[in-house]
Amino acid sequence: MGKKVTEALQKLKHHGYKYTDKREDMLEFFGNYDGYRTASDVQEFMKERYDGISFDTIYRNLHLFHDLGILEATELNGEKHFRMKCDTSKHHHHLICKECGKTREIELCPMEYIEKELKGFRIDDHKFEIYGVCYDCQST
Amino acid sequence: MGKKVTEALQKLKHHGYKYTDKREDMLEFFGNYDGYRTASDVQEFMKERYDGISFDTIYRNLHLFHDLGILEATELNGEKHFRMKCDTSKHHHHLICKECGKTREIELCPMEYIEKELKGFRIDDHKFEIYGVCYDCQST
DNA sequence: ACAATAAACCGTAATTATTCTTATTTACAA
DNA sequence: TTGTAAATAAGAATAATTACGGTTTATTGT
Repeated sequence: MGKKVTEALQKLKHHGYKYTDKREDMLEFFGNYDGYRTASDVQEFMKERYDGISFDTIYRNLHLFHDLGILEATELNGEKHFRMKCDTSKHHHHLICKECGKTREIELCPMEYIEKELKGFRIDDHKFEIYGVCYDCQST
Repeated sequence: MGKKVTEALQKLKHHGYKYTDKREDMLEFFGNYDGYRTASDVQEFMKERYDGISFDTIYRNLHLFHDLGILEATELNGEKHFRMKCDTSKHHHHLICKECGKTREIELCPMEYIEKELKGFRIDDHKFEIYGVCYDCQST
């Protein structure tokens, strides 16, 4: 079991949530992929090993993991996408491949350069994402 | 009738699309608001003057306007948002108020500063948006 | 180990935003 | 003014997501 998965399970326990096989498998699914996946990607993966798994289980756990800061989320093509949260110590943004959902980190954060333009506006959130096709997906 | 609306109607005609009252009113709706609106905002506005207007009409025209470059679009809270296209001569991004959808332009485009990080990645699109609450909406 | 209990889960129905379909109406050109 | 393609209405269909009532399961205290 990967380090991130172990940490995530500890975080669950620490917040009083229960350990279940389904949660472990969902976390493994994300832990083994450096990119964004949709709810239906998760569902496809999960229904191979749990016949008849409910939508509710997928979505409930995705939200739970997101609320606990285990996953990060973005919205793309009208669908929510999730991935394991990157190293939280440095704020960053992503290049996102539209084929495979894999990401590459961008160090630069444009927010640092535009404070002066934001007068009077209360900032709650910001998004800087670049969409395209990664090297691997270009050759297929 | 605003200048942008007139231009948009000319663009429609130029591409062989027909002039209709509904299209004019939809364009007026966007022309009078410097911010993003959803399909249901449009629908609410339109059904006051056209009882029984169809969803299809709203969505079909939104897509048409977008395809012709009359409107620009973004996605927010699982819902598509549209606004009159800003002056196309200078590339820019937006501060978006989550209460009223109004926007303020940001001149800086972070893409200029990160070419070196993009090696091997084919860029199709990018998004730089800041979400929050504008000055007017903070005081209500 | 065993029972109590709160959380997790299933099956399915409901919602929400959006798209599609078919028949009818309308704008506009000949 | 009439023919025709485009636009529309009405409502069904779809896709992603959320909600709900009943059942099962993980965990905690005995």
